[in-house]
Amino acid sequence: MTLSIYNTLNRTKEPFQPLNPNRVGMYVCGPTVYDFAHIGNARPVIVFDVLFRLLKALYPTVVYVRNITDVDDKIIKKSEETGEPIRAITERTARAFHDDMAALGALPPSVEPRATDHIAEMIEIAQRLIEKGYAYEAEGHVLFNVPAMDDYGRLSNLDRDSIVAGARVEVAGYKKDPADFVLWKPSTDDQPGWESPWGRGRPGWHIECSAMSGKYLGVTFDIHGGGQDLIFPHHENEIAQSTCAHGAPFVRYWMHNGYLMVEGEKMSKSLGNFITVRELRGEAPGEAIRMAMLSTHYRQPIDWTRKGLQQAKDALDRFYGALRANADIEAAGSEIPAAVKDALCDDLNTPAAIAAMHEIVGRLNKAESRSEKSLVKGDLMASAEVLGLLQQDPEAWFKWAPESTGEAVGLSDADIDRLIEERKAARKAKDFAAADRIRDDLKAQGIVLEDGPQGTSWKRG
RNA sequence: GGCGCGGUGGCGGAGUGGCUACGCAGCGGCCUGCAAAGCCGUGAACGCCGGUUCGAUUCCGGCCCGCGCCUCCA
Repeated sequence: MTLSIYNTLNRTKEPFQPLNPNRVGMYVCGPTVYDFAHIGNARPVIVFDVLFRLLKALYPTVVYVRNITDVDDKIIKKSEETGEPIRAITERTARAFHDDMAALGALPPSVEPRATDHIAEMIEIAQRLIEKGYAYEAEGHVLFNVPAMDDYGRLSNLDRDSIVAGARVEVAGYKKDPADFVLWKPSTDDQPGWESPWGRGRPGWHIECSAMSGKYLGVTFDIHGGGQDLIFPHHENEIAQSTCAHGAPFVRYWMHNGYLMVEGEKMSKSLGNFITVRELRGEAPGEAIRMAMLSTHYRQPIDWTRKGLQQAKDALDRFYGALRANADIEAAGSEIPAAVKDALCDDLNTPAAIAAMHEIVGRLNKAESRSEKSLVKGDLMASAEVLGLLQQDPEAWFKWAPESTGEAVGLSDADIDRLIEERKAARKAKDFAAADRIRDDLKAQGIVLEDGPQGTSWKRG
């Protein structure tokens, strides 16, 4: 089965045909590093990580570029508010981002360019746009002239008039057209800035993605992803900049993940329901967060709930339980099973792929011979890898404890093992009352015991 | 106002013009000292009203409800 992708540009599912099958290129808009990543930021990272893994399984080379935006007015504002130097903010936040995304099981992209390392490329694009008559200088700004481009608004399905009519911000007087947007803007002495043909200044937001995607993937490349909220204006403006500057098509397949709500409400700072990945990692393993995210198709809206996260964790308990029961079996083969591959090739249908994994887990639990177990375990591990799941040791999974439990409050692993030994002795002596008392005490502290053929194992509920 | 998305069983969530995933929860059974886990079995749904059709949850039209975007929020 060949990969098909829903292309926002044409609003249909299309067979994926890479420009060069030996080198597939994809670009995803990365974070602006001024604060911890929230759960909405995590969605595209996880979704496009699965796509990256799938593409790597299908094609010999995949170049995945995800930028870091380290020059932005929000960063400047943060620095003004806190007094922390800009460079310190961006470095610290980028590190936290990497740490969070790794915890969510996301592979690092092939290239992770920083905006501040590509100012020269941005200036060059702006200059080229001026030369070709698509942009103009005004009061130290360089602006893209929207009416100069024929089919501006195709991706977002907006025409210039409705953009202008819907504008919520007062239009600056130096703009030729109200829809024009900034490529370069002047900086004051206390703002970060770089020398340019238009004086000391800094880039607009959209230009960086055009510069960095062009540098690492070429003027025309295969896939560009991001959240639906970036369709307008960010991606629309990237298209305008890149196609007009290079006179060539830009992106062949545009992919956008759906929105995320929290407990039925839009996540916003004013509602106080802003959830950072950091916070959530204290409540559940990163892999459970990933599982919850992949349990809904990427284009559907997600309502993020505590209950949903718990359900994801329970599902992973079932998967890891099967692995723990077959810990001594070596997985055979590395081919992705057809059901999982077909699901993912159908526009990244991760819920269907997870359903197929449940079926495989059922077969693993039922398998009788070692050779059968080995084959089925191979199917499971290959499926898990492309989804970025089941990448840790089952014992480690079951021993995961929430931060709030803490060492002082909760039982240590050694304490638990000691109590299990005590209970074993009691059971041997047929003192079931004592044995059950130990089990009940542990259960009250969130530790569930399971007696199996190889002895007693435990997990944190 | 313009553009767009969603409404599936108790819950989460795929999908399909007829054979109605998958998981959790429930119920019955096997297993177990008893449990847990696992296995077997089982009930339960497609917002409303029309239309097309032999037949619609699936296609078309209208309506209701929820949500998003319309210059820098993934």
